[in-house]
Amino acid sequence: MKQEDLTTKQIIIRAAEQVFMNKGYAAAKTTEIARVAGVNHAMLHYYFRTKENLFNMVFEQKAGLFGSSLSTVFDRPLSFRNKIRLAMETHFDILVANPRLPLFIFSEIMGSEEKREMAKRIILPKATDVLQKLTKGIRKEVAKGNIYPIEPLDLILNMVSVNIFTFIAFEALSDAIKRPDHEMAKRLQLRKESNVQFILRSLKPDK
Amino acid sequence: MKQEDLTTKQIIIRAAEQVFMNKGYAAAKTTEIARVAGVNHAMLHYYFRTKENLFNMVFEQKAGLFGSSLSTVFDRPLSFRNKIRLAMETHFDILVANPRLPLFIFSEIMGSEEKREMAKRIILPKATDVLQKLTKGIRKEVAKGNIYPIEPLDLILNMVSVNIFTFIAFEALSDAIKRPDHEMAKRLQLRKESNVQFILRSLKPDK
DNA sequence: CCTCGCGCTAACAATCATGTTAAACAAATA
DNA sequence: TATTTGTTTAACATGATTGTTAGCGCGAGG
Repeated sequence: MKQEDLTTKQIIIRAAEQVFMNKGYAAAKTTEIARVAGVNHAMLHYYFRTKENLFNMVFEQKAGLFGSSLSTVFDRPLSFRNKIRLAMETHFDILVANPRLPLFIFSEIMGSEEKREMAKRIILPKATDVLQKLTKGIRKEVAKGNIYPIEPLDLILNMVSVNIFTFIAFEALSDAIKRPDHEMAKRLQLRKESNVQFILRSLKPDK
Repeated sequence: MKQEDLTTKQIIIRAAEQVFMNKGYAAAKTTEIARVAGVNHAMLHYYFRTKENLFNMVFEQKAGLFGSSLSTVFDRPLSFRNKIRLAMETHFDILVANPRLPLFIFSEIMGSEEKREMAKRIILPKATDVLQKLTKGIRKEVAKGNIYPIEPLDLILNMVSVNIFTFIAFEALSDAIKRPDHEMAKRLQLRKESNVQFILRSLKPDK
């Protein structure tokens, strides 16, 4: 089934994803990726020639995903508050499915100029796009006196901050003995709503 | 002067700090640390025996610093709002002086169970301490109807989130060509105040 | 002046990780 | 069946990295 259908190349990429996401580029060993994939390690070089090529394939995909998590649809026919809510919830849900994603991206761009440029190239366009839309939305609402006149960049940073940090903290604190999934899930849902409320409350106008 | 007074051991530790903080454990090479320190690389092994010993020395110190950044003094005779403000500002200022600190800690605990335990051992006590104090403070204020009844853990996570993420974003976006320091500093001061205001606004009671 | 111990160096050892290659194999095609 | 093509394997080559060790130099204390 399914698994069997995957080509060797795809199997390797999946294994690479797993290992790179868990250990980072430098600590990951090509031999381990091969072992996880269940193939001879020469196959990695046959298909990708170098560890770095293989990594870049994974990294670009993950950077894209990270970018998508930001670029929420702001064009829906919703009130501003509900747009914010939807954006926060969508972002949060993507992180639920990819809890190690932000830390992975950040760790990698920390030590390498090239990877930083790669990530910027992929992520920045989406970020600036959503920033523009948000800016328009804020202007309108401020004009109507509905929200506090916050800087768009500050708002977006705050939105992603609280969501992302939720998962960094959970990762960091997660014991070897993981809690049952449904309890974890419930806790995350609470935190999601808390984050939304937090952002929305901070937006209320002064008087 | 100063530099000359340092023992070889101290020189090595400083160099190790620099290299480990920039590249992370796995990507850092002992030979590079030796080169940066300007000593024969056998000295590293003479004083610390292994790369891991040397790293742990650095890591424990940095984890301690990270912990301190959280455990702000909540015993000052200040209003609750001003305690929050002071905590945020102190935390932020420590990060100004150590912008790569959070990402360094997070990256390292991401891939290694041992390091995660190490960090928890050092950081958790301080975190729980400040959490307790914060909990008391919140209870009182909520009773008086001064603030929204937020979960203490949520509040503290939000406080550190926005501060820490400021620096992660700045690190990530920082160009090879750095802006002049004073401009950077001004920008950071603005963001600091924005963060404080953001947290304080979110605490205002509903009606 | 001797020597003891400490800091230090150069050279070496051992391991490990990445990457290559030649040949085996298997499936499709003539 | 023979050939071709793409895939896979084992075995090897290379280089990098961590760690060791034998001995040198030099200052302190006898």
